[in-house]
Amino acid sequence: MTSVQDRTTLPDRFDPGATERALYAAWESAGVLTADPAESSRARGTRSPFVVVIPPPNVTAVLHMGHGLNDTVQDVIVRWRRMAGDLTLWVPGTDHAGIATQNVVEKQLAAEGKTRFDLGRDAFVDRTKKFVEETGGVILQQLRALGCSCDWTRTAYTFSPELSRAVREAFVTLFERGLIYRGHRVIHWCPRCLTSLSDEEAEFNDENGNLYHITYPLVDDPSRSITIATTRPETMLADVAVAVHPDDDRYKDLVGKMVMLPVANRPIPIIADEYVDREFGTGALKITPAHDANDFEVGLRHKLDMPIVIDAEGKMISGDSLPTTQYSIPKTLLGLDRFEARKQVVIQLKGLGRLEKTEPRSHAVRRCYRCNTVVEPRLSDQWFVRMKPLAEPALAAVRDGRIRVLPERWEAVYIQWLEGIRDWNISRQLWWGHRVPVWYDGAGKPHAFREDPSPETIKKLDLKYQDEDVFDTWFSSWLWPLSTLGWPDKNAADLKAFYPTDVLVTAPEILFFWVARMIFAGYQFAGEAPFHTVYLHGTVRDTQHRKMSKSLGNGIDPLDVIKLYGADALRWTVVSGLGMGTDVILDPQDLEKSFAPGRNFVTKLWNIARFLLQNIGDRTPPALDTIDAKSFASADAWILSRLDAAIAECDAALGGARPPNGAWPLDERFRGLRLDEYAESARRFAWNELADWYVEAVKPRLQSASADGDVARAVLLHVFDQALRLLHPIVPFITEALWQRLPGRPAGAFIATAAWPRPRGGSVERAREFDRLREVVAGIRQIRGEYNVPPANMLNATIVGAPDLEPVIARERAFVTQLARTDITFAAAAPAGP
RNA sequence: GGGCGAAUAGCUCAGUUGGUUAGAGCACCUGCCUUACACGCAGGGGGUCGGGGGUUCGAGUCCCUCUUCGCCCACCA
Repeated sequence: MTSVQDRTTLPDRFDPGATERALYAAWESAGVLTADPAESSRARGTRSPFVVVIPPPNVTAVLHMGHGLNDTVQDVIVRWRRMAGDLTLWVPGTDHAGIATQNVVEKQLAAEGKTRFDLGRDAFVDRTKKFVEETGGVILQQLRALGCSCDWTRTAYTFSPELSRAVREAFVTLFERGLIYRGHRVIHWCPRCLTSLSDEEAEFNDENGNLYHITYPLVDDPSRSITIATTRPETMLADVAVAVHPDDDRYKDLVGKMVMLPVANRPIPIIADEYVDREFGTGALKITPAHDANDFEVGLRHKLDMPIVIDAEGKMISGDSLPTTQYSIPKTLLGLDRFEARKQVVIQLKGLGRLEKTEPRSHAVRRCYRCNTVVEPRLSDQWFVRMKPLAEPALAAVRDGRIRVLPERWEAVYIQWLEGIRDWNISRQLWWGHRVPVWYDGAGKPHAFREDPSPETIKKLDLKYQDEDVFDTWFSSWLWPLSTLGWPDKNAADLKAFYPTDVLVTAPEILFFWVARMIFAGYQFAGEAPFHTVYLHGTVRDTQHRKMSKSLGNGIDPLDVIKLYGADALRWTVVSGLGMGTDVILDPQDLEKSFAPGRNFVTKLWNIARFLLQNIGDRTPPALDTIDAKSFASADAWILSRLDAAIAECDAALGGARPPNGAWPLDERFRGLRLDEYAESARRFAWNELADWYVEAVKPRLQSASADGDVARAVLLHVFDQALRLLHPIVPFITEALWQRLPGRPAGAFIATAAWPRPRGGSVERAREFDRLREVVAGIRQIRGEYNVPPANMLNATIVGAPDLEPVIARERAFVTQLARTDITFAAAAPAGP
């Protein structure tokens, strides 16, 4: 009787659920996933470091297919480099995700009928911290199920004491360098999150609205009026002027005159400003400095009042914080939501006969990227980073190839954005996040501190209070490659050994949010780019090409897939379908369709191994290198040459791991990391060449205990071992499970750290011979297929006119018989026949 | 409004610098439970390479134009 443990037998099927977890634990406990900084060639060691930092998922996130894609890609690259001999490190971690996490906790509070203000700042932060400690980081556990070979000893968190120190250091350094300033201006404000947002966080959407044409009568002569056009009539209550273009002949005589603002009933001047577009609407523009970023600029130029009529929650207000009481708004509008106020203002304008026309119009509306609320332009004081000086080296680095962005077209997008970059609003009116380390003195002057000021300092500088705001989440994640490696401690072992990192893998959506800013930070704080390659992959979509999302209910849970098909199947599907920059299309309604190919391939590998173990079992054949090439059969030479070709193809598809001499030469710049091509080359070798031809061809020889049988066993073992290695980065579990059962493996060895295959060279002549045999076999099979000739070994095929094949087939008749399922004889060649 | 990209087999995509009968996976059709594998094996059908025009001995590949999608950016209210 045989048991499962028997070396010569395997169960019928690979059971991922029963093996994946144990394999992962074995890697982890054997230290396969960790990297010792002392071994780095940048420290005392000799090994080239290869480092990837994970795009930190939100600490409250659970794994979705987007992560499945992103992290599989990283793991493939990391495992490839680990096998290639690099000192490989993949740093995992999570992001405290200020606004997103705060929203989650606020929702919980809302369910209890409370707001964060009921708790107060400290209690709210405590509660959030507790929530994160209790439920956060689930995703890190899930990444293990995916097979991600992260170094968990280095798990980082953007809100940890260490990383918080980095955030503070970065802010104070920029403050000292004059790259940070406090600005009073109109910013994007989310009335639901009650915080400001950066330009990137306020996303554009084209939406249908109305363009209202409103007539403002002249104070001098109410029979005359000027017509303005606006999509937001409710803001007219804060109008302080009407602007026309200085060269607009239609309005030249009106400049300087006063018009009476309807509804509000107060006079405002007509001014001239170059900003106005004569072609748009009526060529006359209402100016509302506190509620429109452009009007704010006009207001500054003309020294206009900047009354506010919409409060933080988007409700109409009056009086307070306004320069004079003249800006009070009608009682009927007080306290109304801005959209309701719009309706009411329109009704009132109609009643006054001041609404000339309403024109349906699609226009860009900005919405909060976290809660989708329409963003309100709001006049306020915020902290800004001057971006132009930071962007310059980042722009140069991409232009001269020190950093490449894949796929190529994103490089142009990157350059375009950097060329027109605007200052970054980094302060948020939230509670969950790094508090701005600024204290204001009695004169209102800000002082920035690396450490909280001592009582003596407070006294000396007459500090009154700390800034209430926290930083934009991205103000901590932009430091990620630095902070996770120990910066600002310039002597940190990891920083010396592993910075700069190598490849950054992420989605194009956060190219500006995160990737570009990390490059800024790299140059600003370390004088060096944080990585040399940015790999931007596509998006996971359903069959209708819609993004997978919770709200659409078209998502696929990666854990379901892992349970049903195994992690390898998931990884295979994702990688093999991943053209450079193309989206991955999956069918949430039909997991079988999407993931069966991966599972089937895994099963194929399993079955090759079953065959191999049955035929080799415990008898370890001689090492391939000890075999004289002369004793190879043509099939041996052929599969060895195909292996060399497959290795070369995989290497070519993967490309160079790092830029030679610090910058990517043009001919290499956009090559490499073609993971789908790599996957296909490795698959073709294992399945279409090794399994379909070699395994079949070698069957008769394995029956014998002769020397030739040993040659066959040695070659079979070698090429399967190499195939497993080529495939390991993509399907780590099955390859590790099988590789460990191969005869002759030393105890404690892992394919995860086994050497990446290299071409060995060999006789091409003998390989060609086998190609001739394959042609013959293919010919016979074709005829059999077309004429439906039943399979039978007694069938006799006669080959005419190929005398050069005769000796080959005579020698390797067993192959041909096996492969073609027929016997072969030769007829005399017809003389000079076509 | 500015910039970029894509349209190739029913579906998802490859097709490097223009060069012999345009490829892969899935799907489909026909045989086959051949002692590793039916999650498999063998064979097969299927494309006017979005439309039109041009350059060339030769174009899926270069140029122009039209159509349709997609992406990024943007202060026309």
